[in-house]
Amino acid sequence: MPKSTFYNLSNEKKERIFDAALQEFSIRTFSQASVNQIIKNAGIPKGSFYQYFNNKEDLYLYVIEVASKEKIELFNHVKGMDPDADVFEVITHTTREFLERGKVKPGYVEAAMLMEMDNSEITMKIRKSSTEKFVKMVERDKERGLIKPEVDSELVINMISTFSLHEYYRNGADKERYLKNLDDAIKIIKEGIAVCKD
Amino acid sequence: MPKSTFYNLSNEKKERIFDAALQEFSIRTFSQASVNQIIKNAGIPKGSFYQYFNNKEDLYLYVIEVASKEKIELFNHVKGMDPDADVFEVITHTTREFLERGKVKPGYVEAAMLMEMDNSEITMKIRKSSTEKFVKMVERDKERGLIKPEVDSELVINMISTFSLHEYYRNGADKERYLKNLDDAIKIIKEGIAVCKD
DNA sequence: TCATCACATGACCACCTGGTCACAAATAGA
DNA sequence: TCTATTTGTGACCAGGTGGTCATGTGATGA
Repeated sequence: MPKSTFYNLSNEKKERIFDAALQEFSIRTFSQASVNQIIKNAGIPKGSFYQYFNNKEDLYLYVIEVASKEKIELFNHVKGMDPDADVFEVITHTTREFLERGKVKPGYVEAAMLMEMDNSEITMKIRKSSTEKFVKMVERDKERGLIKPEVDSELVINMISTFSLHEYYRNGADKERYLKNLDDAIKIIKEGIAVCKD
Repeated sequence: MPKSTFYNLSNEKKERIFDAALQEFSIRTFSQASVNQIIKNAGIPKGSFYQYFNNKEDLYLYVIEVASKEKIELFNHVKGMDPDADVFEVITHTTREFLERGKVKPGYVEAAMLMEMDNSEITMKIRKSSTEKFVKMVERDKERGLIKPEVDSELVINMISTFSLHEYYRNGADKERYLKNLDDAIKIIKEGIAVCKD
């Protein structure tokens, strides 16, 4: 965790540092990300950086923590959502909200996606906590008779999130195409592609 | 491409270098992989390395090329395969063959997976050529009346391959669990998870 | 006014990176 | 045997990395 000196900083400076870090972590993975680049973007001397953070990982974890808290917050406050909506509707709706947030905060979505790629213990934990809400919704939909009871709820969510991640990555700037493919994929998972035999 | 000096090398030495590279690229992405580490593992001096290859990328592309050729070869010669099998059966069968190959050649599967992560132009191209066979099989299954004609064939294959990749990564050494999850995912894609309304 | 203390700063460090190059050794041809 | 050409070799280079630290600065309180 950051040192007390960091928290004592003005909000403006804190934000400047955070944004610079977010930007760097949105284009490079942890090991590739450069502290020198971050301090240059933030406009602070190197010495100051190490007065605020113990090391690069310290900053990384901080960024992850803040960003994922925001993400979870976002997931919990999906506006204008029908309370009776099924998992699929909630996921597509949330994804759209998520992308909107990225328009305001540059690097926001990209960093979150890159972190998903990362398979370190911390990110695994965070990933788990952010997906469990959806897993529970699958369970609920099973009880409501919308989803076959024998399917593995976590597997379903994993399928959607891994696809979502990759698709976002591959389509880059073309958000519309990404959303369309995600919708299609979800539809497939929901209904399958096999011709009905009944 | 490697220089002529490399191809003039004895098979033993060529293989030693290739294996060392494969090992390195199986645990680190291109940018993280270290030439120094590779030459140390291969037991050749630095000067020699640059007499064989123009640079790190040159070696990387060579490894990709050889490995992907092997992979495609493997995909085209699935032994003991029912010619009437549908895409799903072929995919699961091929995946198993692929994992078997990894048991003989250490780092083989891992490197292939890491390259899938890589979104550079070359790997994109290779990925496309290795998936198109499966895409065509989906099309064939559509004609056979096994798959709904309106679904996007490429999307289906993408869904499976991205999930496969991630699942392999997350489950690490537990190949059995990986294969089970892959089977389950494919079943979901095939049949869907929604309760039938008809 | 002086001492204390938190913070600011950038030169500096050891280390590692991909890549070069002058030279040594070997090989081949005459 | 002499020459020409190819191949082997590791010291070396510039540049980047994460991280340190002595010193400077400015505020606070006595």
